[in-house]
Amino acid sequence: MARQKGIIKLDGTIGDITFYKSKDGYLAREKGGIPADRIANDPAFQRTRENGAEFGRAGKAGKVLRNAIRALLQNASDSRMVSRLTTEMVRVIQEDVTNTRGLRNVIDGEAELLAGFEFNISGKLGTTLYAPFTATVDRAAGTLVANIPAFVPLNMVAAPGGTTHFKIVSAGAEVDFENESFVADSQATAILPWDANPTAVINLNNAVTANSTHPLFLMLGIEFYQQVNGQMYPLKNGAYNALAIADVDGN
DNA sequence: CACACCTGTAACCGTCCCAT
DNA sequence: ATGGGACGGTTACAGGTGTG
Repeated sequence: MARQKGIIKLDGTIGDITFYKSKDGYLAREKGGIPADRIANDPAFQRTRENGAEFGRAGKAGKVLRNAIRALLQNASDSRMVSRLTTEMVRVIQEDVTNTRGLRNVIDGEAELLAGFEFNISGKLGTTLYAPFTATVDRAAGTLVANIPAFVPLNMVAAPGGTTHFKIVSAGAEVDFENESFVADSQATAILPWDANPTAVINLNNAVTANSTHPLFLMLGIEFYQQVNGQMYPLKNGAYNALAIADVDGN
């Protein structure tokens, strides 16, 4: 086994050489591995294939959910969001007690675990919008409502420097994970001044299909603006805009 | 032999780099 | 400049291999 004597410490693989750190220091060796067709066919890899199947299902589920709110995500997500969401989807799937290993899915899992998920790690709703809100999901009526009583923006919104205005946004999504389709609706307030004057009561009503049999998701977010010479500009390209899953009705 | 640590598999997307 | 390709990050698992 090769031993690295130089000052350059590496971790990972370059070409066919793998570098890693062990308790004996930094080592390097030839890349190893398992032939792909063995993982695909060898009975010994049954567990591994089951993991793969569920992991893949989690990735797809995340994609459908993201697609449902793509427009909002454009203004409020970070580069690691996809992998964080995949992690959570795996957790959801692992809560499925109906199906056997490898066949577990989101629908029979605990989609409620996704409640509280933050789409933008550098602008979390939980540490931005302190005004209390209530989320109401009416499955029969097919409505997902975010209600925020009147509040003073300066006190209840921790806005990034440069903010002059903000907007509260919401989305309701009815997601069919099985068929990878969705019905979504989004609502937003007008652009409001970030000042000491109380807002009006905010009631964002998102409509999807009445009596749906699919999981329902309510997203709530905030977008920041800077007013320059009467024009509204998204603040720092939306780097600090927040968007989170406010409520989930898994069915 | 025990231990440590690697790899490939699943789906997806942002972020690089490189070549045209 | 633009497009394509590679890679990292997300989970859990089993097998392979060098070290001590």
